[in-house]
Amino acid sequence: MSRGVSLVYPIPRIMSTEIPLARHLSIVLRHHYATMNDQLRPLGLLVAQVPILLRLSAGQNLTQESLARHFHFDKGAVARAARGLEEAGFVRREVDPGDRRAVRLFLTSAGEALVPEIRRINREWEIRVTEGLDPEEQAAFRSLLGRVASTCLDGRCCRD
Amino acid sequence: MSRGVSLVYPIPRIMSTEIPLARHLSIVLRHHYATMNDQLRPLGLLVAQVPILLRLSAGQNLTQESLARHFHFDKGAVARAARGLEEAGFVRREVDPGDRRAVRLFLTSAGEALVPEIRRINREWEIRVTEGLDPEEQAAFRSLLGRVASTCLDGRCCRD
DNA sequence: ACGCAACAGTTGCCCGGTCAACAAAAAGCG
DNA sequence: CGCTTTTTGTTGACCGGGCAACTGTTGCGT
Repeated sequence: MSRGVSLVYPIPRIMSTEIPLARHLSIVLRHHYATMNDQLRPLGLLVAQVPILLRLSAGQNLTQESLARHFHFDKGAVARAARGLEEAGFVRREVDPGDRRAVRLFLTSAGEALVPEIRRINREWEIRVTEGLDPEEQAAFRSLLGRVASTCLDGRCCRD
Repeated sequence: MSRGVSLVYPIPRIMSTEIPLARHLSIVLRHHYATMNDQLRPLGLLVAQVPILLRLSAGQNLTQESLARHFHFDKGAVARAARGLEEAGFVRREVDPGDRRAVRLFLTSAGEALVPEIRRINREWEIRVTEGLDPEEQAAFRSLLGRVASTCLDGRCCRD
């Protein structure tokens, strides 16, 4: 595979028309869960909690609802992740005084202290699984995947 | 975006460095489950059973173990999918006479009758989610994803 | 002020998939 | 042949994430 993106793509060893696209997606995603959780568990975390934790490190005092919207997560998923983070002592949850329906999240000092390590672990996984691609291919993969994901989100209204 | 694969990729609306790669994978994969199951349920099927069913349509009398190996599925997942297919009347399970540990799977006539429709539904989903990509981009995406998945499978031995 | 619709969060349940433990059968070895 | 190791399938538990139902709160229209 020469430098840059070629119009001719080699067929990877496990790639065939009989292995569905979704299966490949699942293989990668499951690898993510397993690999990440192996490293996160000793820290008292699970992978579902990582996006919330990292998002809060970039700016606190966010409602669960805004996090759900940001990551395109189901509200229930965010609630559970936030609860887990609270129970582990990494996040403080406070009812919004101006809107008693809303819960606002803040990192504790224990949570803050964890952020560099979680960032490293997170980044490390992405580097590892894309290490077989050159930089342009990596960018291409990210972009194409993002566009497919975008179509899925747009397609939600067409599912009925 | 001109025809063919360009070295410059547009940034999709939801694409940003703060949305992790894994989240995009999950968005697509969850869309797959939801969309497929919406259509499969009225037929008495679930998406987890589709690979098994379609593989059997290409050649029957396969052991569960060979199916697990082929799709890189966990044995338990295949056993459960096969069981579901049997209970729905689409598959017959028989203990291998030459190796009493092994279970061999055969499509019933009801199962055979279902295959064209399942193929259509399956193919339709892939077409839909990649419709925002031109043919070269689709090929690129498939190839890149396959290579990433391949790395994950190869990387399994490095997880310890 | 009141009633209704919309919203934020909680919780139950479901699904897809994995790891692990286990039992039974087969293979391998001395 | 007997014993040990490996193999195939089963099943429990766990995890990530979605949908749906529900509760309490807020916003909106009359």
